[in-house]
Amino acid sequence: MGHQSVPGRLEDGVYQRVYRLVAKIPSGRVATYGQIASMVPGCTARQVGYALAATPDGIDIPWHRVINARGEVSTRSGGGESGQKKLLADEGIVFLEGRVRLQDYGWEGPDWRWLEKNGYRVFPD
DNA sequence: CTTTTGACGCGTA
DNA sequence: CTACGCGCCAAAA
Repeated sequence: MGHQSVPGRLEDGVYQRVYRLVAKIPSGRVATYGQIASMVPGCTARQVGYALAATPDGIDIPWHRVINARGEVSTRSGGGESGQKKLLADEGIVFLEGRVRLQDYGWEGPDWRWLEKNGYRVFPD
């Protein structure tokens, strides 16, 4: 049964890990690229952005709930940032001066038990 | 195998 | 506030 995590040879790859984690961000909350990266082994903030940029059309993940560390929507998001802001505002997220207050809307992340069970990093070393 | 391509983060000036 | 540099690295071609 090789279901243990194998560094360097993950069955799904880093991008798939990112997608699964992003899929758990609840409506009305946001996560930052760096935050997601801190939970995915071998991943950096940039990789998260690249992963989302490479998201195949048709897969249903809340990509719009991932923003940068300053609480702003990235300018190169597909289709324009206004669309992403609209999606977030539709979930009740308030923008002040074009920013989201992470202290109010930042996601705390999944339960550590879920992280451990699915091979993510529980602590950011 | 090599090269290109990027939704970032953070320190510094 | 702006501007710049550099670290970081998987995936696709």
